[in-house]
Amino acid sequence: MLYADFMSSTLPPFPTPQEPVEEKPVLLELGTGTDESGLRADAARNRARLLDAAARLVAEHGAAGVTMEAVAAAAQVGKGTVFRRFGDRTGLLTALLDHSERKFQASFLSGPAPLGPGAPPVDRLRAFGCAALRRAADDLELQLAAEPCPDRRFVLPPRQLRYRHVVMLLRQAVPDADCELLAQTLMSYLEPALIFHLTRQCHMPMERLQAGWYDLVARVTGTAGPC
Amino acid sequence: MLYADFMSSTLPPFPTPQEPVEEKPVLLELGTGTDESGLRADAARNRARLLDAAARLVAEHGAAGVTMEAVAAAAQVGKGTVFRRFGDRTGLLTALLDHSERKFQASFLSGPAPLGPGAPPVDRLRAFGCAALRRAADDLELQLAAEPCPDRRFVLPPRQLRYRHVVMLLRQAVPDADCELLAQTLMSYLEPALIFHLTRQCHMPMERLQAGWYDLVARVTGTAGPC
DNA sequence: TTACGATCCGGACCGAGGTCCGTTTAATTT
DNA sequence: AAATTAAACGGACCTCGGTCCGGATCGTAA
Repeated sequence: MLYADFMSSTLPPFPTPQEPVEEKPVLLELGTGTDESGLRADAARNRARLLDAAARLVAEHGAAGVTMEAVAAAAQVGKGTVFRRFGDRTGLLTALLDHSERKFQASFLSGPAPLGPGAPPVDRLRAFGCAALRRAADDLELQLAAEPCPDRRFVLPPRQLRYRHVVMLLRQAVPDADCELLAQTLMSYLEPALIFHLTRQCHMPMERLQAGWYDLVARVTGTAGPC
Repeated sequence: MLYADFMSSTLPPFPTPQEPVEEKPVLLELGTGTDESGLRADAARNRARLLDAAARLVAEHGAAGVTMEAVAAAAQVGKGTVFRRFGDRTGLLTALLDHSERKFQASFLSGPAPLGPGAPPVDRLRAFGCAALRRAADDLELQLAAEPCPDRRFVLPPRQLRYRHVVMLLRQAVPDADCELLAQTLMSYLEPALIFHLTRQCHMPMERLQAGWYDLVARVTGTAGPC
C-alpha cells in the first residue's frame, strides 16, 4: 500500500484551511533529496532561513520563545510565509525535529542489528525502546512543545512509521496476539509527555526507565518470567 | 502524606499568574460537602451559573463552542470571573467532568466488587479498565478538550488518584515488579486520546478494546498464558 | 527579451485565551 | 447600624496563533 493511500484511507477529511505546501513527507524516502525539492528558489531560501531562525530562538529562549512572529521577524520574512510553509506552530517545531527523527527511522529500518534487521524480534524491540527513550530524552522540551492536538497525535507519519515497525516485530514475536493494541501500549511507554513526567517530575533515572522497558517487553511478549 | 505535601513536593514551582481560588480538590473527599464550600455567596452563585452555561454550550455547539467569553456571556458574568473561578479553559472543562469522575472514583474506591474492594487484585484491575474505558467512551469529546498541556497531564488529582489505585492493585498482584512503571503503562492504554484514535479513527469496536485490556492485564501480571 | 501564469510574499486583520487593576460587594467586627 | 476588610467582579487590554488577499516574484515558454 502506498503511503498516500494508507493515510487517506485512515484519516477522515481534515479541512486544512490554508493548505501548507509541503511537510507531508517526514516519511523516510532515501535518495529523493532534501525537503526543498520542488520548491521555488525563494521559497527554499526562506524555508532554510526560517528553520535556522527557529533553531536559534530555541537555543536562546527555549521552545516557549518560538513565537511564530518572532521566527518570522528573526528570519526577516513575513508571518504569512511561516504558516504557508509549515502549516502551524506544531509543523514548524516538527520540522525542527525532522532531521534527528529521520536518523532514528533509518537506524531501525536499515541500520545495524539489533536495532536494524537481522536480530530476533524481541531483541529488536528491546533495542527500539532504548533508542526511542534516548531520542525522547534529548530535546525533551522540543518534543513536548511539538506535541499535536489529541486528534492528530496518532496519525502523523513519524508515529505511524514507528507504529507499523513495532506491529511488525510483535507479529513475529507473538503471532496470536492483538498486535495492533499491544503496539499502541508499547508506544505509549515511549511518549515524550510520560518520559518528561517520570524523569523531570518524579526524578527517575533513565536506567530505571530502560529496565522498565525491558521488563515490559518481556511481559508483553511472554518472554522470560518464572515459567 | 497529605495531598498538598504530595503535590508541592512533586511539582516544580508553577508560576500561576492569577491564582484560581478553588478547583484544587477533585480528589474524592466524602462528607466535606460540595465544591461551593468556603465560597462567598455571590461566588457560589456565579460558579453554578457558569457551569450551567458551559454545559448548555457543550450540548448546543460541542466542546469547541465553549469559548471563555461565550460562557461568561451566557452566564451573564464578566470574563475575569470565569478565569478567577476555574483558572483556565482546561479547569472549566475539567469541572464539567468532575461529577462523573467522582462517581467513578467512588465506585473503585468503595463500590461493590469486583471494581471496589473485596475481589482479587487482578479481577479489580480488569474491572477498573472496563469502567475506565466506558467512562472515556462517554463524552470523549469533552475529555479530549479538557486534556491539559503535557507537563500537567500526569499531576492532576484525578489522574494521581487512579494511578495510586492501580499501583496498589499491582503491588498485590506482582509484588516484585516495578509497579510504578507498570501502572503508567496500564493507564496509558486508557488515555482518552488513544481511545479516540482507536474507536473513531481506526473504527475498532469497544469490545476489542476491552478484550485488549484483559489481555494486557494478563500479560503484565503474568496471569494465564500457555504456562 | 518579453510576456504570462503559478507560486509565493507580507502584513493587516481576527478570534480566543489569559492578565490587570480599579471598583463593588459580601461577611465580620465594633 | 456603621465601619472595615478580604474577596469577588468586570471588562479593557495584551499576546499569540491563524487567516486573507492584493501585490510582488519566480520559472517558463514564445
